Amino acid sequence: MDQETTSTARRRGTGVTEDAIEQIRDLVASGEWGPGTRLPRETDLAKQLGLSRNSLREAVRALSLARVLEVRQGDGTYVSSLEPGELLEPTLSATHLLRGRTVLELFEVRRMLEPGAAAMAALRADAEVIAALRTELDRMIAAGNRADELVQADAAFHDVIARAPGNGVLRALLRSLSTSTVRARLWHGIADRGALDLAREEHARIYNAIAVGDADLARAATLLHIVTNETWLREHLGPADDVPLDGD
Amino acid sequence: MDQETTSTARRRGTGVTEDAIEQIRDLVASGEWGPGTRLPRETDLAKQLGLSRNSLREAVRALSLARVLEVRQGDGTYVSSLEPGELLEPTLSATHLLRGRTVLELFEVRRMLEPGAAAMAALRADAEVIAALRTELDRMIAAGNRADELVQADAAFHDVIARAPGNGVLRALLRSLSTSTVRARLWHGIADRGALDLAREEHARIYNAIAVGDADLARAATLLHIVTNETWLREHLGPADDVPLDGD
DNA sequence: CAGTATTTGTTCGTATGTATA
DNA sequence: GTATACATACGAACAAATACT
Repeated sequence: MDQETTSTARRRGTGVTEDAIEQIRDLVASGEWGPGTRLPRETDLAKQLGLSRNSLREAVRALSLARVLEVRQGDGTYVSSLEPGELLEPTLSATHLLRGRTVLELFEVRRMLEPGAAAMAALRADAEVIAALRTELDRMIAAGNRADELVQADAAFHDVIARAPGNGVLRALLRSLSTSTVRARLWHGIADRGALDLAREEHARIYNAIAVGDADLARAATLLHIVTNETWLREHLGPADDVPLDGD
Repeated sequence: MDQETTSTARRRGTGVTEDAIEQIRDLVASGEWGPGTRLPRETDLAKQLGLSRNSLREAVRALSLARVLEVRQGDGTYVSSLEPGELLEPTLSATHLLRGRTVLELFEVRRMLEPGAAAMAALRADAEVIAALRTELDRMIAAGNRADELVQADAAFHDVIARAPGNGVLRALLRSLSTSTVRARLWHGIADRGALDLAREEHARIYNAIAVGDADLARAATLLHIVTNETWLREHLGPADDVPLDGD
């Protein structure tokens, strides 16, 4: 018995494992396997898809890293929740690997999104949102110059804004656009140049604008804040990171 | 307070394969393995990381799907280019699996990004960009009511705008935010209600605004265009897709 | 609280397909 | 055309974690 493939081009995507990945993804995309669906056990699924268990496991592992599947040892393999927060989590890992000028590209995109998110947060002026922002702002003040605490409070502060519009995709993307490594680098830079008070002031302005429900002001304050960081980062990108562009 | 993250309640990340994934990713993130680096052959790398060849293959396959590694049979395994267009390609596959209200979330985010991209395109008023837009606009007109051709021209048209700002992250994200399935659905809807001329007119307005270098107009025309589609999609989301929101 | 069945995790050995010199 | 180096694939066996009775 010759398992002749459907004469696909020798491009990307040949091989039984790659086929299995596609087939499983199609089953999920078509809705046949909805969120939480339990997959057949590896032995059966392998037989069903016509490949060995080892090869199938490669497919499952790949889809597991992509957060499409969720594998629980001793239990079984399930389709994930398929929520934006889940499916876009790998995007965060991806942006973590970007370097050089592409880090600035992250900031440029963030600059296009987060001011809008802050404006929406101000429009609702939700009491919980305001309280959460206040908490992180206080944490930021109490943190002194401890970088790790500052980074955490900063991340939490911006995440409150990111989730205020109630859009899971927006929240996940904003998360991906400000990686922890860059955030850490920024706060160390802020501390080194003694600009902690300015940084806290910028956050306070955003907080105040949202607290009083001023959307325009929230948008402006957020934009200014992001550009402050973007500018500093642009000037302090190590020359090693400054990869020369070769024409496309 | 913060939900997920931090706490290791569910032991995600145990196991030799998961460890290998993390180790390889760290080597790439640290820059030790830069773009294009050739990895040791599977046998050696497995020995080096202290796991079997099969388990290592699972790790490599997963990172290959994530576009961090690139495997070439008979040759070897290499670190990818690590460019945004490469690393953010899985994000497109991810958004392809979103359904129901989360599809509208994609549109909301796109609405925050693409008008800005169109404005930037207008600011430059690059001759090549204008010509490329014209080409796709003509294609869209010549396509009649053939949906596949319309979808392709439409995708190409918006991609010209997406890449005009010269930001790879922005381009990749805009690509991810408008999936081919939704695009196909939209054009079929447009054809069904006999709104092909309106759709072409909206594209023509965007084209004209960019061609004359009017950034404000380009921004407005793009926003209107996206909202047209967003509104239609909101009204035509199958009731089955209309998942009830439970408060979080 | 056992003990047992079920399911994924991991390894080894071996054979085959593919690109390159 | 041949040799070599490498990834691809399979099957079987045992370990570890979980579920169930």
